[in-house]
Amino acid sequence: MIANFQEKVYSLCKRVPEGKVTTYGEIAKSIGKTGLLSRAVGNALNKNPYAPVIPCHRVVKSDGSIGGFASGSRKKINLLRKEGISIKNNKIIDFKKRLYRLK
DNA sequence: CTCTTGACCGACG
DNA sequence: CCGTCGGCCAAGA
Repeated sequence: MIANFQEKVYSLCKRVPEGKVTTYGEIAKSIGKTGLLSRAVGNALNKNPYAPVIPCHRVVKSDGSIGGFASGSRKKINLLRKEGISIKNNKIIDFKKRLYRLK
């Protein structure tokens, strides 16, 4: 059973094109709340039943850091680098330019 | 229903 | 830049 809340999160994740990233906060905003909702967003993605289907590795924290990843943050960085995103010191380079705004 | 935990965010010092 | 505090969403026990 998939909650409506999770459906929204997954839908927004799928919206993000390759080579771009989004933040938990942006997703939360698109749903209607901010900050606090982002915690629930991460929580939902953590249990992500669509792990290989949803590009959840394109979702990062608001300050451009990687944040966390169920399979390990290093794995996430590797995937992002493969898509052409440069990462340094656990932070995304040109994060603002890489940030894809949902809305 | 109550309590805890979490892949978070923003503000303050 | 880094540590700390408040916030009050969602899901599981």
